[in-house]
Amino acid sequence: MKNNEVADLLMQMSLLSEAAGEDRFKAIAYRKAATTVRDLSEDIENVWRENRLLDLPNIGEGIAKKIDEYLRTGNATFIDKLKARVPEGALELMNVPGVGPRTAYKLAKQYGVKSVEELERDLEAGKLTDELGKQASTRLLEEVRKAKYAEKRMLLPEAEAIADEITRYMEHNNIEVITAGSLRRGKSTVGDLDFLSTTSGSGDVLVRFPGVDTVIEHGPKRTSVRLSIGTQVDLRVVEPSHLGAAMMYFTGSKDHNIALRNLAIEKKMKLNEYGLFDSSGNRLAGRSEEEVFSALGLSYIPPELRENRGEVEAAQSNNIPKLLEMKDIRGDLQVHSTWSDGEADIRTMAEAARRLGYEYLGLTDHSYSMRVANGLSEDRFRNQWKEIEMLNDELAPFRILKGIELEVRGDGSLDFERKFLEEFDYVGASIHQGYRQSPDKLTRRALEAISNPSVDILFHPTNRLIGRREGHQLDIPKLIKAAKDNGKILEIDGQPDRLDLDEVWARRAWEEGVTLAVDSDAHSPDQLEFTKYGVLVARRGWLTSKAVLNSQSLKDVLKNFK
DNA sequence: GCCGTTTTCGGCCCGACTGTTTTCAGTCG
Repeated sequence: MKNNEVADLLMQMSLLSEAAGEDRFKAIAYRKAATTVRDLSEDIENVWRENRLLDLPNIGEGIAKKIDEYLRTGNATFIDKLKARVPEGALELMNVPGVGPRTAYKLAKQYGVKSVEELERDLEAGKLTDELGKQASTRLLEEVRKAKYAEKRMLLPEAEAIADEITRYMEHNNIEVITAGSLRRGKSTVGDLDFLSTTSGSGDVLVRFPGVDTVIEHGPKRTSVRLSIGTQVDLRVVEPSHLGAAMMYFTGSKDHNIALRNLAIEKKMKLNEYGLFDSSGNRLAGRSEEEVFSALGLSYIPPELRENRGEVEAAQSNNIPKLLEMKDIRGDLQVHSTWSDGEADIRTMAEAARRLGYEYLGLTDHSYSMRVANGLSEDRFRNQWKEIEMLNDELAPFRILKGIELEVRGDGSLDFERKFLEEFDYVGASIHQGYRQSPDKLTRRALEAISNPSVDILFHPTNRLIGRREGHQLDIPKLIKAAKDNGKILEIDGQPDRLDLDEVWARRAWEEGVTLAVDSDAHSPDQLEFTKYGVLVARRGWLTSKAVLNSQSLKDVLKNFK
């Protein structure tokens, strides 16, 4: 499946177009097309084969032709052609904060600056001072020096920890802040941290936060700082009466905001961070988000859905689903103990699960070919079951389920025979091994596992590790169809660096009638809470409690496993 | 480059902050 490849290509076109000094709306058009392809929940090659490229939003004749060339020939001559018009170095220079397309183009074209390194040298030597001005070049030099430590997106727990620290610091100074941005939307990775405050002067407090390295800008309404760990923090100060509109603006996403503002324009109104206004400038709403949505003729859109993926249309027809909540979760179906690679014994894990209010815990230690994880043989599983049965007598009505994380081996075979597998309460299959195999082979293995009568759930289907390893390039629509045809469950793994399936595919799966499981994949009692990150993915995938197996009672879950 | 319940041409979200900036372009969120 080449969705990500095509999206990357279009994104590259967007950047090149900027760096070539073209009309900026061209770059915006490429970026929008890239988003369309990235958010697509079907195989772009299918769309192309069926001549439906032009049916996709933001893809017209020009871009369709380029996608066609790439998928037909594997070449992208349009990239090379555009590259030839970009002055050498301009693309790289745009990575420096404060350097946009205009400055990059000028630096590269007029002053022959060919790289960030050269820019640093020239600035230090004072070569560009006359052209750029003294303050600008000093400031730029600072940015260049930091640009080397290119900031990376954070996983959710890290982002939450930093946001908490800042929130506590502000509170300590009697300032209440509200978290907005991608963290509020529950996005799986977070770049910047965004806060709102209704206390004037709170920017002055933020710039004194001990973790601040640089003040990027500091005005009465907006303050931006960079922490020494590289994270950018933005604070917006607003009047209490503007808070709702400001929260919407600062929560984003950008594309969602644009969609809302365009809707306002259609209705002869104007939406900005101060409120919703009619054509004569009278304010119609703004104090709360609910008020603004309502005045726009929309039902409330939860932050997790604000990605311009159809939520505005759904809110217009009152079709926003009641999203899954943490309190709907009644058990966990992927958990490990010291029997394989977990850090705590079964009793400790079970007691922790009970404290979370769960009714059941699916214990899924690894099968034996997962040697690095101390995978269990048939004999060891039988011994484990004795311990489980003893604990179940003691902890009833709480129930520990006899599960397994069954390895799908490199050749597609399973670790155990069907007869033995039938003795488990349920079987989850995983593909860890052989991830360098071709996409076709990996897809075949996954399909075999899913259609195997012994298997109930496919755990973390793509096996991605965010920031470290891209997932298997599986044909996921095929996988979803196989799950549907065989009545199997697909998992959303809650480990913060997995979150697999992701929201786009989880949504597609449920639309196709496939039930999902939202698990923690915990290897310690604390990690049972990772389920909350899985719930965020589920919410971002438009899932209701009905879509999720482990929001059902123990009895119903067991019925599902037959 | 895309798009159209006023448009096939002329728009494309809207506003804060910075700078050698006295009316605005560039950048960013």
